[in-house]
Amino acid sequence: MDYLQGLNPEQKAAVQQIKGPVMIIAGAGSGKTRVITYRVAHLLRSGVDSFNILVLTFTNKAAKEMRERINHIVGPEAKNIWMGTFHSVFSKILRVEADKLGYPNNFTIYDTDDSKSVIRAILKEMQLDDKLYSQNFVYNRISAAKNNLVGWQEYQNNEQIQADDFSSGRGQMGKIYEMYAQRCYRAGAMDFDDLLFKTNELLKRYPEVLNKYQHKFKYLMVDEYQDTNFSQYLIVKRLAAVNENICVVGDDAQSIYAFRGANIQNILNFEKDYPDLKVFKLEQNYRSTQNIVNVANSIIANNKDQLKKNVFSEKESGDKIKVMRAFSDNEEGKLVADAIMQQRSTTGEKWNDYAILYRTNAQSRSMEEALRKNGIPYKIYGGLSFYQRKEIKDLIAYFRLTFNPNDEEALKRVINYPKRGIGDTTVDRIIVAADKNNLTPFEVILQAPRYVEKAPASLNAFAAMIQSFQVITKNLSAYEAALHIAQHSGLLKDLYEDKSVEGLNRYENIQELLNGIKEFSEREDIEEKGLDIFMQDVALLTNDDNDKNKDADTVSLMTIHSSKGLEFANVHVVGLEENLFPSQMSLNARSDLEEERRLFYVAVTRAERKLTISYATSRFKFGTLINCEPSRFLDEIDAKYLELDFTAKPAPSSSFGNERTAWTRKTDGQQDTYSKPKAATSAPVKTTSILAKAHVPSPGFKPSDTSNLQVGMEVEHERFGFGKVINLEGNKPDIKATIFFKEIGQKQLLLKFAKLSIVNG
DNA sequence: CCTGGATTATAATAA
DNA sequence: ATAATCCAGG
Repeated sequence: MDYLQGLNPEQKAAVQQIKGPVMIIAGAGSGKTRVITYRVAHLLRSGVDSFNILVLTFTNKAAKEMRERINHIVGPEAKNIWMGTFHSVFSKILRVEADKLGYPNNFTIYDTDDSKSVIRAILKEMQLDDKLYSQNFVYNRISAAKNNLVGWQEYQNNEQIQADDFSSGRGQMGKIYEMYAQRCYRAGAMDFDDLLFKTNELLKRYPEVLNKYQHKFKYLMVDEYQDTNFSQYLIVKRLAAVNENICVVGDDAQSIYAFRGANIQNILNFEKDYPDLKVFKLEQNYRSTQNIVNVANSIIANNKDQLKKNVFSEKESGDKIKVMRAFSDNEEGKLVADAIMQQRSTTGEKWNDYAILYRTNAQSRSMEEALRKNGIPYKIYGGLSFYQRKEIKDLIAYFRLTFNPNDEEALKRVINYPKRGIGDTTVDRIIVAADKNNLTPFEVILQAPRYVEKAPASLNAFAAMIQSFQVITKNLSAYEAALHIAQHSGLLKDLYEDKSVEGLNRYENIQELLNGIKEFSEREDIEEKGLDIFMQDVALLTNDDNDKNKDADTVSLMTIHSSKGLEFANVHVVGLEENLFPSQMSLNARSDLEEERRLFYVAVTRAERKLTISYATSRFKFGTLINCEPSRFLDEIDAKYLELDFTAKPAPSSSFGNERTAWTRKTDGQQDTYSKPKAATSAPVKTTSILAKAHVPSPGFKPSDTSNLQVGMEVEHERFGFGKVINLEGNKPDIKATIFFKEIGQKQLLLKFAKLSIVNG
C-alpha cells in the first residue's frame, strides 16, 4: 500500500523528512495524527529498526489511539516501538535504573491522593496554619518546583523563591518540601512529577545510562509538544543530543496545560536549540466546515501570544453556530438533550456522532440527568476513574504493601481496614517512632513492643499477614496472588457482608478488578505475569480501563481538556458563562485568560459539522443558586456566524421546584442568592451539648472508681449533673448503667468511659 | 478504640 | 450537594 498517497504536499514533505530536527506546526484538524503514524511507517520502510523508535504522547488515550493506527499500517512490528505517555515510558526506564538513585526497582508510584496525604501528615506534624499552607497550595508549589527541576536543596537556596515564600508568609515551604521528598524516599515512592524529575537526575548523573538510551532511541517523536514542561523538554533534549533525529509536533493555539507547568516557550526554544531544523506548517483543516473554522479563528485572534498561521477549510460553509440560553443548569441539560434527540430523529445519525463538552467535571451531572430522562445512552470520559474508587484503592494498597512494605501511604490505608483494633493513636505512635529511630513504619511494626508503647497484639498479626503475602505471592500467578490477598486480608469478606446497594457495587468492583488481573495472568504476549508486574502500571492508568463497552453507540461527555485530539460530527459546548468559562481563577493574569481562550478554541475545533454553544443564567454551586453572566467569549465571536436561539422559557413549576422557590425568593428582595433553608426541625433539638454545658461540675469534681457501683447510688456527671443509678446490666468491662439525671432525664452510660463521681452510696 | 452526627471544605484542567 | 474531617458519646 502506498501510504504517501492521499497526503497533501506539506504533509508528505513532513513524513519524508526523517533525518535531523523537524518541527511540525499542525493546526486543528490538519491531519496531525495521520502525519505522525505515516511518518513512523515511513521510518520503518526506510530501514529504521523498530526498536530504535520512541514516540511520546501526553494522554493514555492519545497513546492508545496512535498505537492502534500504527498497528494498522505497519502490522506486528509496531509492538517493538516504544510508545506511550511521558510518565509511562520513563517509569519503565526507572524500573530498570532506580537502584542507581537509591530507590528500589519496584518503587511505588504515589498518585495525587497519596501525595496530598503525605503533605497533610507533614503539615499536621509541623503544626502549620492550614489556611496559609493548604494541602493544594503546597502540592502545587512542590509540583511546580519539580517540573522546573528545582529540588528541595535548590529550593531552599534560591533567594528569589525564598523571598516569594517569605513575603507571602509561607517561610516554611522549603522545609515542607524537604520533608516531603524524604518521606517519599523513605517509602520507596515516586510521585508523578518524580517520574520526570528523577529521570532527569538519572540522565544527568549517569552519562553511561544517558548514552545507552541515546543509542537505543535513535528516532524520537513528540506529540503535543506545546504541552511539554521544562522537565519533559530537557529529557527530550538530552535523549536527542547525539543523533538529533527528533520530530516534534504541536500547535501553540492548543496549548492548554500551563497549569501543569507546560511552557509554550518550548516551541520557541526548539528553534534555538536546533538552528538547522526543518519546519512544516499544516494549515488546511480537513475536519470542520468553514463556519466552524472561521469562528475558531475569530476566537483565537483575540490572543496576543501566538505563532502566525492561517488555518482554513475547503469544506462547505455549513450551518451557523447555534447559541442556546437556558435559565438554569438543569434546563441547559434539557435543551441539549432535546436538541440531540430532535436532530438525530431527522438526520438518522448515531449517538456516537454527538459529544457534550464542558469546562469542569462537575457540570456533567445536569447533562447526565437530562440524557437519562430522555433515554439517551451516554458515556462519561474522565472523572473518577475505576482505579480511584475507594475499594479498589484499598485492595491495591494491600498489593503495594506486599511488594514494598515501606510504602507508608498504603500502610496507613489498610493497617486498620478491615477493622483490627489498630487505631489512630497507635498509628501516630508508630510514625513518631519511625521518625525518631530513622526506620520505616513497617520496620517499627516488626519490632513493635520495643518501639511502641501499649502496642496491641494485632500489630504482630498484621505484620505477619503482610509477610505471609510476600512469601505466598512468589509462587502464584497474578490472579491467584490477588485473590489470596483479597481473601486473607479480610477485605473481600468485609465487602461481602455489606448488603447495601453501594456495598454490593463495591463488591462487584473488586470482582471486576480480579477479573482484570485474571485476564492479565492469561496474556500470551508478555513474559512476566506476576502481580508485581501488573502493579507497575496501575498508578498510571486512567479511565481507559476496561473498555468493554468501547464500541457501544453512545453520546460522549467529557471535559474539553480530555477532548483534545478527538472529533465529532456534532458538538455541544456548554456552560459558556463568566467565572466558569473562562474560569474565575483565570481572570487575574492575561496569560491565564489566553489559555482559557485556547481551551475554547480546542472545544470549537472538535466539531465537524454542527456546533452548538449554550449557557445558563443561573446554576447551583456548592448547593447554592448563583446568577451567571454570559461568557465574554461569546462577544468575541463575529455575530454573522451565530444563530441565537433564546426561545427557551423558564420551566414550569412542577418539574423544577427548586428553581421556582429560588425565583420567588428572589423577588422578596431579601437576597439574591438562595440556599435551601436548614431543616426547620433541627433548630431546637441541639440537645446534649447545649444542655450539658448548663451544668457546672462541683468544685473539686473527681471521677470515682465505679467498679462497685450499685443501683440506687447517687452520682455526679461532669456535664449531665446529678442523678441516680436505676439499673446496671452487662458483664465486667462493659457494664452499662442507666442513670436518671435531674436536669436532663434518663441516660445510658458505659461505666468504663463515663466519668462519674459517687455522691453518696 | 469505634461510631455517627455535625461541621467544614470543596469543583479547574491530568498523569 | 457531597465528601472529608472532627468530635462527643458510648
